[in-house]
Amino acid sequence: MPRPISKRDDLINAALVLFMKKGIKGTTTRDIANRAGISEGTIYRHFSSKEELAQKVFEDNLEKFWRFLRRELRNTRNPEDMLCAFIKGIFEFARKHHRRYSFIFSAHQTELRRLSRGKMKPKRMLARILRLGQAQGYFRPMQPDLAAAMILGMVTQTIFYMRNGLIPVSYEDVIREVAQSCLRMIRTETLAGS
Amino acid sequence: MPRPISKRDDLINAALVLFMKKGIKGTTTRDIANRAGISEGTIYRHFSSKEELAQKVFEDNLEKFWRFLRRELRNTRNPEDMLCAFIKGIFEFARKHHRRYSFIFSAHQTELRRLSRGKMKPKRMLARILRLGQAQGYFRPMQPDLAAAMILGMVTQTIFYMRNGLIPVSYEDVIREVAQSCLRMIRTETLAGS
Amino acid sequence: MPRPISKRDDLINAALVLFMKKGIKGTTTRDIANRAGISEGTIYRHFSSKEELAQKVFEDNLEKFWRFLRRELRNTRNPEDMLCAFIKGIFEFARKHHRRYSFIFSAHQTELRRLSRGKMKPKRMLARILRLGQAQGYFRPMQPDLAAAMILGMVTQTIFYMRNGLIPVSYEDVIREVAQSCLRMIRTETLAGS
Amino acid sequence: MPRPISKRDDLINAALVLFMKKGIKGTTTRDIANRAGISEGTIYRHFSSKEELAQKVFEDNLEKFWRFLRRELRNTRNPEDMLCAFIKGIFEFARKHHRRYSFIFSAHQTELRRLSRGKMKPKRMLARILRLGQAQGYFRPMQPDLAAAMILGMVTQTIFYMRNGLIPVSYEDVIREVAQSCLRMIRTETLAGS
DNA sequence: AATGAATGAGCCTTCATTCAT
DNA sequence: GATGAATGAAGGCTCATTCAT
Repeated sequence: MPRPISKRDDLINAALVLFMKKGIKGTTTRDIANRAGISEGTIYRHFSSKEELAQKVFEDNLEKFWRFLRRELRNTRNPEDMLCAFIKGIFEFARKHHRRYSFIFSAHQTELRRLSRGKMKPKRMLARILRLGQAQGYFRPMQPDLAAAMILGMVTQTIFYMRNGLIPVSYEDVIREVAQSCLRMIRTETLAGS
Repeated sequence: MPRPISKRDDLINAALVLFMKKGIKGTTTRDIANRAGISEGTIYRHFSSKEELAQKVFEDNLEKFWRFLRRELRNTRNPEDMLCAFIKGIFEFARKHHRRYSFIFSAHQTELRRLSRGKMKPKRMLARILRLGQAQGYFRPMQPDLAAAMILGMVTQTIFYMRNGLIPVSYEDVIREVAQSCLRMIRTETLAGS
Repeated sequence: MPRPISKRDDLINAALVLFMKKGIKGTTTRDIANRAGISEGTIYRHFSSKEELAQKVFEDNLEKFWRFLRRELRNTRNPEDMLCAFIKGIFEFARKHHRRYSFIFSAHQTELRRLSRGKMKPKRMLARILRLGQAQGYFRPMQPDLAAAMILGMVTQTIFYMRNGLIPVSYEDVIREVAQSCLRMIRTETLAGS
Repeated sequence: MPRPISKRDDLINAALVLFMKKGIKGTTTRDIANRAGISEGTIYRHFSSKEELAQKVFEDNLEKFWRFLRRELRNTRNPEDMLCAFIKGIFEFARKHHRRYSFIFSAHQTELRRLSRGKMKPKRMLARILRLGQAQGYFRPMQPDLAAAMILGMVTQTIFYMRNGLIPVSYEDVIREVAQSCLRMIRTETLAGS
């Protein structure tokens, strides 16, 4: 078995690029096969349908995103650091693996909606960080899921506009500003003056 | 204007519902014609193609969204009030016209990307409010487009999760919390203690 | 409505010819469309699938066969005459509409088996004739369904071999011989010497 | 010979079962390989194509049928006994090896028509019996091929309906009745009263 | 203007066959 | 000899678009 999982990965990679470029419905199996350098029929040796392929692409990317985030958070203990690392992690992932990032945050909102239920581990991770910070007095009391949604939205929307050239600020400054804004939003009152 | 004059509006409404339910590619012209109560061929008397119809649906909704927001902001002068009205306006529009809202904020990100360039007036409106607030000393200095992106993301992501039942907070509390978090994020330092 | 059912009939006729020539599975929708002088898509305006088309072809032929047989039996009262008319009717139908006949008696045995359950009215008609003849003393006592099966088999197998040139006897003689053999087989004993 | 030496027989047996269940066209080489416990490619080491396999299946079954019939007729001399043994032989073969029987008498009529020309030895055997019986005065004069066709039809059709539960008569009675009916049909007149 | 039957390009999927291992 | 991944030619079916009525 020289390259046991290679063809499958070629397929997933080719599909990712095309799904992002033209949507899932807009991508044909022929497109995918051509880009992966295989024949159409071979797709069905690895996946039972185009739909399953799309689902696997999504899961594959989510998994990679998830592992990336966990690595970013490895050496943080302080809830504030954790939050900053989380935010920075998303920005970094989006920069290094933009297609993966983009697929996770756009495809699943329309064509794969039914497949992504309950799979957004990152959002749950964020809520956990917030709860921890609240318990330790770093963050003010607010519903953690609500706060998580807001923070996630801040980050992803900023990335979206940044990618489209609509935010005339350097990459590093954007990350710093987003992280600070975030803390400003959720820090406990008494810390505001510090 | 209870019922539109022409079939054109029937078409746009029928298309909106279906585009949201099944995506643009996933919706057939037959579906649209059936729901609009006309025949397939008639679609092409009003629009040159399905693609143009989709574009017109998007513009139509964006226009309605835009008018709705302007109405919400009519009697505000204070930048903080304007910002709160803006935020509340989006929430209200999303509640009252969820399909329109949803189409604007999700469909265009994938299937209509090329059609929505530079048409997001609301985001420009938000940036203007921020600039105004900064000039009058209400808001701390930050790049207005960046702040606008963050605020827009906070709001839209919150609405998305709320619709999916992932935020266990009452509608009114969510709006209040989002607005306050927003102010907390962008207010000048000296106001923090107030 | 100049020719309201014409296309549908063209389709059924084209399909019949091809199904007989190459089997149902062996016939492509493209073949059918070409022969019917229409485009492939048009098939699906009249039938929801190739399978449904095949079923309708079968039912259509069975219905025509059934009507043909009833007409042949119209002016018979005597059970023996009825039986002879029945046998002659099958031969005649096979000669005049051989493709229809052939489809009824061969296709349904393999590819359409599940569709023809309980639809073989002719066999039930034959059993009824036999029962009547037994009640009136013309035919000897035997299980009518068994006798019907035997007679049907005699006739259809003979037609099959005749079509293939394996029976060197004139058409009229074959019919006469089959009918007489049949009577000989089922007549009551006392009639044997006549 | 409990287990065949080679995979070839495994293949033929697997193919037979599947061809009967789903037709030749309806059976895939993968199905066959799976059921035979070999890999797809191996089929082509034994047969040059699926079509050849099907043909060999047919010939194999016909050969077994033929040998079975000859064995049944071994100890008969009297033409009437031979005929009865012949009829009984078909019923027995159909009962003991129904799939083989069924394949011979149904598959070849549609999907294998071109392959079965002139191979129906049993029918020729039957004609020979009839000629012999006529020469010895047992059977009345009739064209032997025609008589053979009728008898074969009687038997096969009866078996077909019996298998489908449409003939409410015991197996033994059916055989007896068919044999007697047959004799009644072809015996010379003078024997009718006996 | 409106209709809806017809079109035909193209889609996803299947499967007999091949061939490197 | 056997394997099973890969092939690629169809196959059944869909659907945006056209056009005679």
